[in-house]
Amino acid sequence: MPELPEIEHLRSTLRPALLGRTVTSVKVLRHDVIREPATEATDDRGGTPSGRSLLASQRIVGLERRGKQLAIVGDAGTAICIHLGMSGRLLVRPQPLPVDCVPPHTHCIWRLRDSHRRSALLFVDPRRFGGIWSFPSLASLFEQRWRRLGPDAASISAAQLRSALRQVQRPVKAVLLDQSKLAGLGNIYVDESLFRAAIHPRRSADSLSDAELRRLARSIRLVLLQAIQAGGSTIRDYVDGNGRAGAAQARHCVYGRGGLPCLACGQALAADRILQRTTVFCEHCQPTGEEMMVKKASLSLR
DNA sequence: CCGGACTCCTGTGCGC
DNA sequence: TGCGCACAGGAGTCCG
Repeated sequence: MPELPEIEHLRSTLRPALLGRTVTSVKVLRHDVIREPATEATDDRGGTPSGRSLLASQRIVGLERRGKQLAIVGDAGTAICIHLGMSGRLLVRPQPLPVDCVPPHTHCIWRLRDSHRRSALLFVDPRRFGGIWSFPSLASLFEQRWRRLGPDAASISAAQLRSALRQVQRPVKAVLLDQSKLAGLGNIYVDESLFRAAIHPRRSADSLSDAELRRLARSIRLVLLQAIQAGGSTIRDYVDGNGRAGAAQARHCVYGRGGLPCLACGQALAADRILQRTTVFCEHCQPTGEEMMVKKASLSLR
């Protein structure tokens, strides 16, 4: 479940492995992971999706991130956007590739070289919630895709948060998960941020005071920064570009700890479902404030 | 307009 | 030991 910290850490581990390398060929093993906008061109042999729109024969000159999405930029301008979804990985492997270095569910392989080394970049995604989008330029990626994303969570300000939550009568957790409002948070870091800010996940988004907005913005930035520094959270799938797991999961205060004692007050943590997502919080440390809550629809009996 | 439910998909871990 | 099922959930889509 890579969220912003995992992607940011991945970016930093991929940078030395990719920047300056030239893509000698691209092999798409599973075509449907290449998403819109469709790759219109085909290669010389016809039929298979074009290598060029997937960076073939380009030198890699940039690695960008917005929210949970990564972009690899080539020197001909092409920008491919990669979203890892739930279970996606990007791995750098030696080339030629020993058979046991190609994991199951490898969908795309970029072969790379520089003056003295060959390597390969693999996109692996068992659940296929992820995907790859190609754009002729970084500018068109911004205009067509990243424009739909809210401000990046790693640098969110209280003012940006205020405008994202303004006039929204939904649980604050639901809004924080909405990538068009705020880009980068997933289930783990939303729960961690709300716990740190001592805000109940079901509070109506528009009910947060200025003090709470400042606290929440600061908590989000801090939780993400600490997770980036710890190399991201490895719950099940995530590994960085070198195949290494992260360590941030050891710092989680609430995620995955439903029923266990709150690290602050000792009371058993509550587990609930918001937007079909398991939500863990402390009823004591994250008080409700009754009239500010979004009620569960199922509670409207009588 | 809004929010909830459903969909895609596979690996894991549990209960029986 | 093995089977079946619940669960994990990012994000798009559909429906009330």
